[in-house]
Amino acid sequence: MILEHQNGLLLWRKSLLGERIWRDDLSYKLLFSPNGRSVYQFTEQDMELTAGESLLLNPHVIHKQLFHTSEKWIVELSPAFLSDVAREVGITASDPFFAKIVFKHPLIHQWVDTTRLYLQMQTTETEQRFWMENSLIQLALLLLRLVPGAHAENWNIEGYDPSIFVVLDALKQSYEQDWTLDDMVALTSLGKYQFSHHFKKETGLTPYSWLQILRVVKSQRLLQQTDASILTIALEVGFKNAAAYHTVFRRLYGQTPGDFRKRLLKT
DNA sequence: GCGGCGTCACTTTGTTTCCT
DNA sequence: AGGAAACAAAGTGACGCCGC
Repeated sequence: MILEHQNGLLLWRKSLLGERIWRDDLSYKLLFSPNGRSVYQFTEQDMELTAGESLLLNPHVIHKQLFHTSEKWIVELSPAFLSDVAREVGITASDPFFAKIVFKHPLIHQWVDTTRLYLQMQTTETEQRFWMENSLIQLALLLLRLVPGAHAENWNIEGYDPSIFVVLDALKQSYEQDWTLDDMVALTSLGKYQFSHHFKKETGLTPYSWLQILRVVKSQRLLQQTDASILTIALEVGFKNAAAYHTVFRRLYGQTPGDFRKRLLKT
């Protein structure tokens, strides 16, 4: 099923075919795998989505779907639309720019479930158009607020299981401190291995990579608003040195902190 | 030459998988 | 559920490149 709208496009498909062609879309693109497994190929590496996981691509990220095992969802949001929503509600003044990470969030899953149920109902074209219009605005807000690695000051962590929330909240409060897995486990009533698994199951990310993403996101404001050196910023947000910072930044955003700063100065 | 930035090879630590 | 081992990712220090 494909629904088109001036603000975006929704594709919901159950066929199991992969694709041969490389895509270079103009839009932001949410890839979601409700219950199966999907594998996407990028120029640098492949990425896999398992049940309940999402991946949000910025415009012009070259990719190809290798295969998926069951239902797949693709929602495209036009850059002008997403930027307008972000500006109107004051989430970000510049164009949204998302980290390339596979993540999970219960509210995104809920959005898909609700949309699926609605689309299965007998409705008129006009009703569907209204639904799409509102639904895309809802999704845009969810993405801007909830996707890890999206926006420094407004990254919401509500909605997760309480045992995970307590750790996420502590990390958010003191991301610049030295954290070990044991420190995080101490905040919960779970065992070390149990915590590790539970965290990944809930968020789609490992505890340490979540912390690294948080640090990189926090560093973006410093890159934008100060002229501090890359090393100073790396140390300030909790990295032990610039090399570690460079590596993580590049993995998440496909560019170095220096490139990121130059891009912001241009706009 | 100096300072800042980015990369590389090696070491350490975290994560996942397998097993009991 | 929890431990051991294998594997993956992050941290470290050294070094090259570039602009001043």
